[in-house]
Amino acid sequence: MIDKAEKMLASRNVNPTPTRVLVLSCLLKDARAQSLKDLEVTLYNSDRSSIFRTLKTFEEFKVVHSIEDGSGRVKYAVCEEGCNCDPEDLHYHFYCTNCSITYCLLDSPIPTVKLPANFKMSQANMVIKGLCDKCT
Amino acid sequence: MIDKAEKMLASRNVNPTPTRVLVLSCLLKDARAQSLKDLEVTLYNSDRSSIFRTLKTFEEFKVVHSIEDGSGRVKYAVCEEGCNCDPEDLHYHFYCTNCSITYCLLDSPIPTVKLPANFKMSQANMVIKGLCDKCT
DNA sequence: TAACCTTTGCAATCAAGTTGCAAAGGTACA
DNA sequence: TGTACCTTTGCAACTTGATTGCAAAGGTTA
Repeated sequence: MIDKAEKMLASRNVNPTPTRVLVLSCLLKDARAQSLKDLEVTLYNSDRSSIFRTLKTFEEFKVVHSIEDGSGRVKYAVCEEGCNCDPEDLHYHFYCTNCSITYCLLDSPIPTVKLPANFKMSQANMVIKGLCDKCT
Repeated sequence: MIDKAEKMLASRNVNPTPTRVLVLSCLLKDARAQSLKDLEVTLYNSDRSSIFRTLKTFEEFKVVHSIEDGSGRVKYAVCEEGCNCDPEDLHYHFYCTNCSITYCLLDSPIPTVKLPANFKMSQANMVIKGLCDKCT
């Protein structure tokens, strides 16, 4: 996982500092999107602001994408290989209102939505809420 | 507008206090979704917490729906007549990253998204981001 | 070693959301 | 008319997540 993280950072031209490798391997370990708080708890040796800035850097270099799932905490999930966070790279997310876990629904690319004249789409934040399989 | 607000509150069984009528007519006046802050500025005679609780009441009685557009402020928009905020009543929203205005795209109902086995959808928060016609 | 840039840790700050509590307003009924 | 009661409002305080300033630590280069 550490290995994979290092390779990923290299491919995105992000300086692989220990903190960054740690944060990224933590995100890679689990399929679910994680909040700053989640990471803070797991990586209790690292400082919150360091993790925060790491995530910002990751976002900037398209290592992760952020999801506002309505929980009040922004969550982060690792981007797929080749992702540029362009509209065609976007997918739906599922937020379980019971266990608060947010999943990336990678099998469901978002459709083309008819926009009013002269509206230009550049990003999207799509969250479906309900109960996941463990909570039904 | 005041008249329309009163009728709407009556139809949703919400006690039409002056504050509530004021808040609702303010929301009805403009097509765009408004945040607590927006309303606070417009209705400078009313208290923030009163507006806040009014919005919570409105949400509970399906007078308005809330949208998390990623601006960091939850926005509120008046529900269509007959809306129950069920999945079939949901629509996409458009958030302009330049002027921060959030629009309801009422012409685009959200499609059925294929969920993993045993996942149950109950709500959704769909936000498309980009530039609106005034900002392109 | 010195100069320099990047990254980190700590502490402080900001902003949105939320709540406790007492006062105000309204209604019903003796 | 007065009293009890419930709802709504206004004020102030608090909670929490996000963000920033700044100095120290680490690493690189000349």
